[in-house]
Amino acid sequence: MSDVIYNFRAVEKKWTKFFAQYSISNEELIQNQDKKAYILEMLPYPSGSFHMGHVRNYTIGDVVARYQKMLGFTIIHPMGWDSFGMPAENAAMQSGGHPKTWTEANIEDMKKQLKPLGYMYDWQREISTCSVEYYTQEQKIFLDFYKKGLVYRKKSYVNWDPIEQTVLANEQVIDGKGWRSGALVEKKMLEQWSLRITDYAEELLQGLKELEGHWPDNVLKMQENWIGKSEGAIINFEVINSDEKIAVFTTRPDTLFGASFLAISPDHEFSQRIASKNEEFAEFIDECKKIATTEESIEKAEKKGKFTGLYVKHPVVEDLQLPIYIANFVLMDYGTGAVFGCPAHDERDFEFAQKYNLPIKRVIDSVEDLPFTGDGKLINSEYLDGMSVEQAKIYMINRLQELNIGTKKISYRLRDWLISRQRYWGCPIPIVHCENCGAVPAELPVYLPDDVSFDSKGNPLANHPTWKFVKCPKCGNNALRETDTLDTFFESSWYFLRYLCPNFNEPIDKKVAEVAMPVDLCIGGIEHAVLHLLYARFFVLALRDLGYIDCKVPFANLLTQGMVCHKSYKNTEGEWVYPDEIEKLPNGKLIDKNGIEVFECAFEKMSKSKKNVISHQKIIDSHGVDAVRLFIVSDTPPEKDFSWNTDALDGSWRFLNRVWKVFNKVLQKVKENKEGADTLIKTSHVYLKKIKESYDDIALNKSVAFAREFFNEIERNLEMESASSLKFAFECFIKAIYPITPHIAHEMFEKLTNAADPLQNALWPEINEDLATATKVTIAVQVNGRLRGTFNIEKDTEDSVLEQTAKNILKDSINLENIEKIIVVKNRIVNIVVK
RNA sequence: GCGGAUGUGGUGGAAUUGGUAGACACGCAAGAUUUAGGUUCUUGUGAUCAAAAAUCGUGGGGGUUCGAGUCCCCCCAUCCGCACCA
Repeated sequence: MSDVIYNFRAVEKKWTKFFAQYSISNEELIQNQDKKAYILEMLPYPSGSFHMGHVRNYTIGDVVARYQKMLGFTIIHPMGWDSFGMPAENAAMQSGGHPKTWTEANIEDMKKQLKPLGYMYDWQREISTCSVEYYTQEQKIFLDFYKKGLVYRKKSYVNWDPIEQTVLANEQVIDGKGWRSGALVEKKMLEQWSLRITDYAEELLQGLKELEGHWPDNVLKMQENWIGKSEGAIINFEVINSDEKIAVFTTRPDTLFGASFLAISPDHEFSQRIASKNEEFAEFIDECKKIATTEESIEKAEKKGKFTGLYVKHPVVEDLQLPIYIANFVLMDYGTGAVFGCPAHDERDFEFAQKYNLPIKRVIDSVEDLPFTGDGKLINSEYLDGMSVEQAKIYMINRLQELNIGTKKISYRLRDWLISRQRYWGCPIPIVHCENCGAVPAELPVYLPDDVSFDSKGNPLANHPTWKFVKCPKCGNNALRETDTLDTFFESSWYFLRYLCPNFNEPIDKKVAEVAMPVDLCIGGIEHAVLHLLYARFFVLALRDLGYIDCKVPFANLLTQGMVCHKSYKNTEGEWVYPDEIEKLPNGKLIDKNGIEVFECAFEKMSKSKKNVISHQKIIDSHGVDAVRLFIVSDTPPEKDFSWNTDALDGSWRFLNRVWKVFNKVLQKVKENKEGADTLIKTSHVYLKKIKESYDDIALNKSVAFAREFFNEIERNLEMESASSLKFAFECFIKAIYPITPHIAHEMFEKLTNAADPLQNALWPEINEDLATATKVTIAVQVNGRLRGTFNIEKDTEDSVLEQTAKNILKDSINLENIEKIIVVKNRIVNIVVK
């Protein structure tokens, strides 16, 4: 019986080779366009280290792709590399190599690590965003955006990452720090390239509604908040003794009668002008800026203002003048950079008014203390008196418009996407700056030069001795190339379209995109909720308006998989310790390999820095790929955080061995053509249905649980069943687990059916609905809602019979005369209510 | 501060959407075969109780209902996102 031992090494090696050959041509795709499924996992950055988070992400994707294939879909399932970016440049600076060689070596390395996992990727579609083929096509898109007016250059305060030595987009600043470097971001006045994502603010917001139920709610909410729409009005305040006006944005025009001051941003034009003439104000403004950048928690920052000595006229109250303050809490890049203060009904204005002794006038009635921000009847507001807040807003806006001093206005929190980076390892922005012609589109392609030096500070492209000196494509005069490169999120905003035509001579092949888009399921981490996922939505809309594609959504469905977590450990010397280097002493104490005592720390995301990682390579060697794949989708739903548990991994390994053992017994019985019962036929249909429903919901932990139940049933009936029934049931079981454990499934399928066609081309077994529904049901018998017993009976038995059966069961324990009421729910319960 | 999510055995998690709470696993305990492989196989395992019976039990407290993990109200805790957004 030596064949009973499952040799996962040999079996997995055999089938992995086969899986690597999977490919679907665009011709096939177009032929089968009615039944396509585009399954996409967010493409990885080739850092060189493939980790458990990748394994989980790609395993979930692979299971879905293989399952969908069984449903008869033509599957687009590509993989590629998000290969531009800072780490390559940092590595080059540290070790003296070249970002290109570093990146390419990493891709090779990661591919080597990826292949043994048996994923069904279409490697014919592989892309690498740092390749000439990719980024030169991207330059065409950039210039189309430019010609359409979607790209512009403007001087403004931008986020500067002092470690990466480049600017960042707002989305890339998390808690005031650079998203990758973690460095405190500084504000700098620089001239930078931006994309007009704000032109699409409303459509991006509206688009969220269509994604409801298809994208996780928290992602939709995060994007909604990020776009941050608010409706209000612009009101113009006349400056006394001047013909100037200051425009103010407010969402509370109803509180205008309660206004007692005007506050403007230190960066406001008006402030700047005052500062340029007055040293004292210049100092104050400088001080404000320091607070804005150095103070981590803005909550702690004190509200500060400086009276300009100037006043504005209250727009609707005769003879009322409001002082103008320069105030540190007013942001320049939201609204107009100026606000009117109504201290009675705004917490911040209240604090400010108290500090500077400004009038506080209640205009909304309420028993509550000031500041009061809720709803109520307007008071002290002339014609608004008696109205609700909502009514007063509408009335006031109309009034302002009639008087020609204000207009209705919708503001968004979303800012334009700053896309230029002062780095080498990115796509060159194809623009030439000419003294005569200004910014001119460069002749394409613009290649990234290889011969750069990382020795000196700053952007290696700008430091290159010759690269930037060119002739103007328009007038032929000497001109300078743009030396900034594109934000790498630019690449990841359209890669899913390039997979569809990796070698096409234009960026996007419309006829393929028409068939393949949108992506049916995108799987990735939640960390991209407002980065990649917002940019990709924007790109698709912009590309649609440029005529590249017809769809308006990049990803029809989104699954954000949870993190892979493990307990982290520190020794008494404060060093992190790898979990597999820890030994447990008989007294329960933990020690590391040097005998130093170790303590358990938090349960957190696996990360190299905390050493709480498990090497996927090691566990694949010891347990096999299928066991790892099975384990990683068992127990925990894909969207939840996953806690690593090596014991449970052993359980998956044991299960596969058990499967192999039972399989060999089944094989034997099939060979013997044994007679017997055929109860497993029905069992198979029951479980196929349950397992299928779980796959449909991507509740893979449930698919596994039901598949195990199914297997337990087969094992239990092994001796009594007929050969034909056993064969049928086991074939169903193989198909049911195939998406998760494809190697062992293929091996068993081949041996059981002698099929020439591999399992990969098999379809999900047809489910006989009659057989899939139970014919017997268990009825619960309750007294006053408490369980008192159960009985089995034919499905759909009449209520009266159920009632009588329940009474018979209870006749000794309750007095039937005391029955007040009997509730019968068909196929479920009988509840007898007694006094 | 605002917004969102989550809370079920020792652990990961199920629960037909208001109808037998704890499926399926992990762990643990007892036993069997013996294994020379990280075994395998029985049985048990929410708590209280020697046990049956019974009672309690889905973060806490109320409520609706014949019946609540599920619906409603009020708290608490944890996590995440945004954060001077006018």
